[in-house]
Amino acid sequence: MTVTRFAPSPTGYLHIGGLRTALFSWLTARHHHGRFLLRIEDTDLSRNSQEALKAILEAFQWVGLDYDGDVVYQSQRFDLYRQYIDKLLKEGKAYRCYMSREELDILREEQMARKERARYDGRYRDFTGTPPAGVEPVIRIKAPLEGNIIFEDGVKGEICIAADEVDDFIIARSDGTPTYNFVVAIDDALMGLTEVIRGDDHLYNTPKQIVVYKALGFTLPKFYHVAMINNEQGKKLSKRDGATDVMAYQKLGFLPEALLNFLVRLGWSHGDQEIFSISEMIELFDPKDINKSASSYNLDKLLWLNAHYIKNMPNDKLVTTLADYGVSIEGHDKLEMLLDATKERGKTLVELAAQIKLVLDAPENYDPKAAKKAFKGDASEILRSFAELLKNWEGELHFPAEYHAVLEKFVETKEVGFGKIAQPLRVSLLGSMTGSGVDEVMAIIGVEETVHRIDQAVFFIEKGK
RNA sequence: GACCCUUUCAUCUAGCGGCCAAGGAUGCUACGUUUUCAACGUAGAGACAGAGGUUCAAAUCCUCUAAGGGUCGCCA
Repeated sequence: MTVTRFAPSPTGYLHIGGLRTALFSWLTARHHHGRFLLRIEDTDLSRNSQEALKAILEAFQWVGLDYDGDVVYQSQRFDLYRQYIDKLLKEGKAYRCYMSREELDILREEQMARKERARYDGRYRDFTGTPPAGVEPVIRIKAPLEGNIIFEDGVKGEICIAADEVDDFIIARSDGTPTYNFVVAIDDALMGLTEVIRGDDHLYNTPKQIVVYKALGFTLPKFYHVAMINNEQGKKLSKRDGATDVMAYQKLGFLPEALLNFLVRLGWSHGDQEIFSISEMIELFDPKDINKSASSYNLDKLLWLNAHYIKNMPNDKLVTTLADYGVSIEGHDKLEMLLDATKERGKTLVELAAQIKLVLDAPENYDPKAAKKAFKGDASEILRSFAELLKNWEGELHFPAEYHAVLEKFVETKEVGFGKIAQPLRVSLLGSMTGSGVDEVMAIIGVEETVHRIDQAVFFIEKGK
């Protein structure tokens, strides 16, 4: 059975790059009807944060990623790790190192000065003498001294690293707590992971973890190292590039399905297909199709996807979602019309909410440019007589086409061009030159409100004369 | 600096030696549609990092160069 996991350390919010690797892992598990596990990497007791954990879980819930079983906390498994440390110590596969931090710093500086890769020199590897007093030892694992550590990466192909590049790294701190590379290998093995999908910043951890697997006799999972997501300029994604926190996307008015669709196409593809529903992703995703190279974040494409998902969202679902963005239109008698008239005008839910308010609420002021252009000449007379005409139809008009017919009749009898009434009317209704069609707006707000807005505009024009 | 990884339009990508004078998508530019904007439709501009091989044939294989990135913690 396929088992994958997401293993964040609770040090902050869920990053968009983290969400992508989580998504890749989740899709792999769901594709094979396997298990997707969540494990919290909190071995560094001083850096844990409950807040961060909550944020991660909240983000998972928002985008709809579910996990199987209980969340595993490494901080609750120290006894288990201790047993493996003792085992390695007993078998001579690990040893106590009495080198102080200061000595280690000096060693590293020397190596860097010699332009070498900094690493532990193994001085306590075969130490049998009397340990120096006053030093709490760390425990180091014995890494192979020669040969290569080779593994097949599902994304990058064969990775070969010389054994002497991997030092006898620390598996337990001097306070006895175990370290990352040690516990990751143990947990991945014990939790039955078959595929480990993670960012390629972990590529160099893999040989270290392989040392642990070998020492403990565990079987290796398949590793996939996914390249990073860069910003639009191709540089490392940072907070300055805008939203990196997954939950920020909710506030900005993005739909989770759009965000997921965007992320799945960053570093993965299936022919020319751009739009993937969740079930299509599950059906089509295969980690072997993940790209080797880094990709860049592209807001325009995310916006396009978001607009696509907004346009295609059923109206009843849209109503509920919109409630979180300050628009409560549940039960509105022209709901369908309202949404159909505005849906295509917002790339985000925030924009859509604004569009809806524009239709629903009479303009509080008029865009100066629009007013200047549309409220000139005999605009007020035209508007006034159109309002008069419209009043005759009170209670009889329901659909945009019916309002349109009245407009047509008006221009016909007045012998004026369509724009002569349409433009001033638009500005009267919306306060702006752009926006939903006037026929639709009138149909949504009805004759009474239309007349009211026209009166308001006429008052505004007269006042300005 | 050492080690490892990467390199197709501005961006996401297709491409697995002949189907490629390189396809799709976003963005951009026109045009159409529309009372306006948007949406939509049609068209257009736009790339194999460079140099050498291998081969009848290379975006695809090999080598080098260049540029980007990652890693070098008693962090994860």
